[in-house]
Amino acid sequence: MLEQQDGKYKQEILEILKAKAVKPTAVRELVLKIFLKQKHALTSSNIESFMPWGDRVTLFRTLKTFEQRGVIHKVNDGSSSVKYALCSDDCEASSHFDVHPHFHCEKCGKTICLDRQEIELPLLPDGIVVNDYSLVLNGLCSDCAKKQ
Amino acid sequence: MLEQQDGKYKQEILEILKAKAVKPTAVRELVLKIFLKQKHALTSSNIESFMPWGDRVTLFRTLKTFEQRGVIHKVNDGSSSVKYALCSDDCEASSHFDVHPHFHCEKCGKTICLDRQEIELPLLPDGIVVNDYSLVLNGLCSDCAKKQ
DNA sequence: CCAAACATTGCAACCCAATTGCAAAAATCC
DNA sequence: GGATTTTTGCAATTGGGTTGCAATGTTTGG
Repeated sequence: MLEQQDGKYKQEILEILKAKAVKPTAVRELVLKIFLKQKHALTSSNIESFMPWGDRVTLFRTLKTFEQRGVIHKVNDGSSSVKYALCSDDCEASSHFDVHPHFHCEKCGKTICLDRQEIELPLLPDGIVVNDYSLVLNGLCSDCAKKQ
Repeated sequence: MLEQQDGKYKQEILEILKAKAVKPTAVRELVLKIFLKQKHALTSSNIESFMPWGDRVTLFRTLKTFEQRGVIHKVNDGSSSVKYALCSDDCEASSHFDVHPHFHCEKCGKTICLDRQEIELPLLPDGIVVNDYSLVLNGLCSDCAKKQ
């Protein structure tokens, strides 16, 4: 029955994996389902705690595969533990830069992806070439701000 | 003789420690000297490799003390290992936010602090409160760009 | 100047996230 | 069906960071 109520993800999962040329296996579908359900960025142990079965090592290898193929990307929100978030469709496997800003809630620790948009880059010393950037905003998410 | 040629740092080191109310000890002077010499952000193992003597644990405690007193600040450049950089003078112990942007060289891994400046923040969903931000630019430093 | 109190240091041991080697199990390919 | 490749799970290892504790160094008060 769990299989049934989660069925709505099944098709989306298979589409994503197919689009990113990742063979669908049980573990991969499980991990991807967790990402689709939880909407925000997750640490590896976050993901592990959502997994009813499966090995930690397999999870790490799955994350690595997903990252290489552009299914997910690393998010560094300053919280000393790397998180992962689903890539948007325009995220290509070959050269996918993590070019959208992230928001990190200081209270609940949640990290969410913000829409990609142009930002004005700071002035730089001569000779430096910038390829991409990572911008993390820190503060309170709407839920935590309400409770203040 | 090593003591002699490094003597020029000695006074600066003592001034910084005094200004930040950190008692000068041999290890602290050593670690601070390393920061002054290497100008860019360093990981704990970077620092360790520059230390001719001294214990790993003591180094960690020194970094913690330095961070609490506003001598150094954490830098998260996306390279999955936390780095530390010297604070500028206006960095106060009590509430020092890491509000200047950093540049991270993708080739040599070096991370440098950029001047603080106002940036335009991206549009945000309703209800979110932003306290500070962290901006890391990725690319090639002037040395690595030259060699391309 | 000495002793009690406190701060700093070094060592051993430990914790945890992440990785590696390797063999079992699955899927794929003639 | 049998060989090959891919994926998975387990055991063991690495490496960064931390903790407990005893030894040293420093400060302070008499």
